[in-house]
Amino acid sequence: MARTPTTADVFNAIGDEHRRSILDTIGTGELAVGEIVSALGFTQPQVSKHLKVLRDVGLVQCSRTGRHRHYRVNGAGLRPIDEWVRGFAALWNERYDLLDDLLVELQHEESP
Amino acid sequence: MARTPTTADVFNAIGDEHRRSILDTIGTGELAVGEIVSALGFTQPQVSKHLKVLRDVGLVQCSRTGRHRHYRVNGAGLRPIDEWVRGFAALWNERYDLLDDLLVELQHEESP
DNA sequence: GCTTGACATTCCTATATCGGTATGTATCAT
DNA sequence: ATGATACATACCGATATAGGAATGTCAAGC
Repeated sequence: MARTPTTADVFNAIGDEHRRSILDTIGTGELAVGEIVSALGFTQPQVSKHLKVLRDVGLVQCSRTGRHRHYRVNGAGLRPIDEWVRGFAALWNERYDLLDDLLVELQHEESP
Repeated sequence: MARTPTTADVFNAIGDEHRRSILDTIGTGELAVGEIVSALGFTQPQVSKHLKVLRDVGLVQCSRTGRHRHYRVNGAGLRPIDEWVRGFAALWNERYDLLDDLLVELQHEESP
């Protein structure tokens, strides 16, 4: 068989370095496509296609204003990755157990 | 041009679902290749090749015992992912600021 | 020695994906 | 209406990759 599909999978979406650059560039704010293009020096179709992948996996959200489209990062989409990685956190830092405890507390606070 | 290379990149190494399964299966212990094969039902070359990728990016370590090779997860290899994802943590949970504070404290404790 | 067992590696094929170029689609300005 | 701007999409070619099958390597047992 062939290579496994990557799109429609959050883990693979962030596997591409260009896509991570786009997310880093957007950061905590909102950016139009053209702003991302000029910030990173990628071509416009290249950015648009990566944004489509990120949209499909739910890592970015888009809002239209006139003929501009502003993208922002949907941090919740990264939670599956965070949770999976944190499953191994004990392997690189035993003190993370403290963080785990705090995490559990916070989660209980949020979902009463 | 063509598709960008994925191997030799931690982010892309965990993009493959099979590789994540292998890491999950090894967990916090040590497993021989044959044990992974029978646990997951993959073919032996398939597992060996995925393990090679994981070795190349430093996500697993191997120790030989007779003709067996035991693999264990090198959690430190996941730190880059954790750090990158945590950069967006504030976007999905503002309470994570508390965790960030604690993290900084812990890091200061470790590197005096 | 030879054989068996446990893995690694090589060769091969199919295909999903990436980037480039060109084109399509709206929206705004005149 | 015409043109320009902002972005999305379609089409194309190149290639890295995943999986399968076969083979290689090395240790242990006889």
